[in-house]
Amino acid sequence: MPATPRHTSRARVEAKESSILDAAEKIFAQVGFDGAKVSDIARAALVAEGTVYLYYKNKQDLLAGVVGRFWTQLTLGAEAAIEPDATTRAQLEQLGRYHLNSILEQFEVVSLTYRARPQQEQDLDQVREYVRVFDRIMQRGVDRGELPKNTPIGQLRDVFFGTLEFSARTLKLRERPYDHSVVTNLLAIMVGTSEAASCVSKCKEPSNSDLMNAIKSIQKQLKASDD
Amino acid sequence: MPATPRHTSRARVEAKESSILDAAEKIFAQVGFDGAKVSDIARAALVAEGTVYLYYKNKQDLLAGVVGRFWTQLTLGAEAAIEPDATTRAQLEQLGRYHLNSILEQFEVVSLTYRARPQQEQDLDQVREYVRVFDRIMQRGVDRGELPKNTPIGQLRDVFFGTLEFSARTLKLRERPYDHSVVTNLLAIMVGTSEAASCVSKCKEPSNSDLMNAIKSIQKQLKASDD
DNA sequence: CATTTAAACTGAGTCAAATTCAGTATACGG
DNA sequence: CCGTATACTGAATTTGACTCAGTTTAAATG
Repeated sequence: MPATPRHTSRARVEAKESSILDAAEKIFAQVGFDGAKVSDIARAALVAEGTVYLYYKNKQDLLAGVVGRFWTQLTLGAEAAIEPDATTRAQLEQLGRYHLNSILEQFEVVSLTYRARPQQEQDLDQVREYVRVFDRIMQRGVDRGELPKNTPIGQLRDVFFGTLEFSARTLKLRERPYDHSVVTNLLAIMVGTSEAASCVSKCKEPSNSDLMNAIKSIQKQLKASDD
Repeated sequence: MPATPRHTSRARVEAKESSILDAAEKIFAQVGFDGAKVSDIARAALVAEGTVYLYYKNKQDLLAGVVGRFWTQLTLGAEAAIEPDATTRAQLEQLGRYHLNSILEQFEVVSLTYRARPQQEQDLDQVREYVRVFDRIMQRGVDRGELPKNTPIGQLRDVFFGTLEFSARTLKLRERPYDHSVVTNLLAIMVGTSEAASCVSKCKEPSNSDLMNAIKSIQKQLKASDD
């Protein structure tokens, strides 16, 4: 979006762009999208109002920039938060903890995401990229044999992120801090407790993982659907 | 919000108010909140622009009116969709079907909900009222002995509505219609499949319901939390 | 260095749309 | 019918996003 600089240090231009994003994020988070005046954002970024429009087509586009950066950084953080060699269940717990923590801490920015969406389409790109972290964990679980071959990853993704997001809202509403039991319970129902799963395995055929049985029982209910 | 009419037929005033709401809902759904002009809404409602402001303080307040009415009607519909004498599981399935169907059909209005929220606080009242339908089903399940005494209703509520809302977004994104397997799977993981539950009951102590065991195993994971 | 010139920046001006309000129409009580 | 409170109107005001003609900056050139 910034006109490609040829005669100027790219670094300086990028610094300015990110200072505009910083200012925008701060003010959007403070007073919301409608409450924020572009002139205030410009002032906070130590830049003239017109300059903002050199970097972003309009206010919506600026919002998309803020939101996009947030999800991109969330993706990086998530990848860092996950131990590559842990079990699938452990990785899901790590992602769950990281996700719930992050969206609680940056609740306002997450809320802004809903203001960015309806616009065009590709606003969601960074969000899609983020949820792929979940997909990769699950896919690797399948590949490793920790999950059944036909695990409904797409549906479980909606359970995972949907539950965490609504739980975050509930916690915010009640002004409660991060509560790890939310993640624990979510995993328990998504993937079974180790006790429940091992009980199932005593009743039916054996399997090489706690997760396997829990997921298989869900799949009996499955009809069509899903990637 | 409409100045209480004393000398005028309340019915006529209410008719006008709801015709403004109808017009607003239609236009908001069509072009979004930002795209909608109050003047267009007024024209569609066969009313002068200033009249809109006699009924609603501002455009945001008008949006809150549209969104509030939607959730109120959703609550009525949900109560009608649930057979009072069905089992808890059947009632949850009825509510899930109704909810997913409704938010798919009126996706645009549901999205508007997120535009109304950040404002003040009491915008959420009708939404809170709606989720109580779920709470009542669960509570009755507990009272009837179909669910354990300490069922974490609040957390399961977030699982239920969070999953359904995210599933609806996924379906919309892929331009797919209502898919009942979403509801079935959700219930399977929230409350266990009947096979899985009965298997568990064979392994451990007997109980008077399919749900009982599934929920109990979740609760082993529970720490503090919840209403 | 002085000069050229393209990029980067500025902020006063434009304009669309939300909100207000002085004035008009309507309907009810007496 | 009149008086008056209520409902309504739409032109005028205000607000704030966005534009653009002009200014500043700094890389490139001789």
